[in-house]
Formats: sequence, structure tokens, C-alpha cells
Amino acid sequence: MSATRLTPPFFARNARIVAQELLGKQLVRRLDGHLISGLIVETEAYCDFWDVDLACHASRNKGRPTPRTEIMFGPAGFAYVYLNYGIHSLFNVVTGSNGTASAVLIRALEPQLGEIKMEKNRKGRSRIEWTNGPGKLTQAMGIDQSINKQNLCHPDSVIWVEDAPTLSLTRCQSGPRVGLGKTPEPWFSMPWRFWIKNNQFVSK
DNA sequence: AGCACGATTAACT
DNA sequence: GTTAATCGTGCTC
Repeated sequence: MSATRLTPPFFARNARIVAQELLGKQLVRRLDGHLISGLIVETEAYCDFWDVDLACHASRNKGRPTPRTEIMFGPAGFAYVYLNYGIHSLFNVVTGSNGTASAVLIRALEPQLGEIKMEKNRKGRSRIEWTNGPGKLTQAMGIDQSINKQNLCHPDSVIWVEDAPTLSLTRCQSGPRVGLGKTPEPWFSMPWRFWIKNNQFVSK
């Protein structure tokens, strides 16, 4: 029997739980009639159970929605894609309940389907460098602003996550999130980054 | 209206 | 190890 895509109840939970359970599941993209996919090997939770996570974009504007962040305040299972450093599109999945803002950033994948397409999209780079970072994997999978606000749980969507057995905890690790710059404590050090132990595609 | 900066990457020395 | 690239966003004046 074939796998099925994850549904809203999976995503409509605490971001930290979703971030951990996404490890080992398959992110799938339909592009130009072909499938591109990779195992999720690294994630980060934003907002989690705190009233305010100053590392999370949804905490800006005094925690009120803005055109950019409003998608995170809506129902779970939607894509939040934003432009980072004016160069890279980073891909998140909205989590939690409608009315609260939280999301999980997908930071690294292990290539599965569509490797020819990925190699093309990451021209000149070694296989490891196709998807071992949040900006690299969006390039490899052709994820840009057109993916923002898409519903991953809709049957016709061009991007979704396939269900898979939850990875055993002994194969997972967690630690502080990266690239947070001048985000103050305690958020700077909260261990809300998750990855698969010893996986080559975890970002450097 | 102007500005400082970022959930990064790649190309340098 | 250092630094340029590049632009939307939210904050300040």
C-alpha cells in the first residue's frame, strides 16, 4: 500500500512536537509534471509554546499579524515561505491551532526522487550540497514565493509531506537554533533545532 | 520617508 | 576565517 500525505491534525500541534516528528518523513514537490522529494533530516520550531518567541517573525509588530506573518496565525498545514537576505526563499510549515502563530522551518533534506532535476537546479554542486541547508533545498526543489500560503493538505497541492513511521528518539538529536543573530535569551538557547543523528545532509 | 538588518550561501584570502 | 550579495520588512523619525 502506498503512503498518504499528512493531514491537518498532524500539523495542528505544538511546533516542537511537529518539528521532531517531521524527521524521517518525505517532503514531496510536483514540478513540471515530475516529482522531487527528500527525507526531512533537520528542522527548527518557531514560537512553540511560548507567548512570545523573539526569534519568530510572528513576534514582530507586537505579535500582531502583518501581510508577511498572517499565514502563521491561520490554520496548520499551510506553507510559509519568506525571502531571507533578499536572496533565499526559506520553507516553513504552519503549525498549532488557528489563531496562534507558530511554524516549523525545514532546514535540510536527503534527496529521494527527482535527483536529476535537483542536480540541474543546483548546477555544479556535489550531491551533499544539493539540500544540506534551508536555502539550498528550496533551490533544489524549485520552492519560491509562489509556494507561500499553499495548503499542503489539499489533494491537488504541488507540495506536501508523505506520512511515515515516527523515527525512534534514539536516532534524533536536538540543540539550539542557528543563525539567530542578536535574538535575546532565553530564546537564543532554546533547543528547538532537531536533526537525525549522523545524517550527512544535516546543515553545517 | 528613510534605514538597519536578517531563520544564508558562495566566493574569497 | 572573512565578506559581498540583495531586498522585503518592520521600526524609527
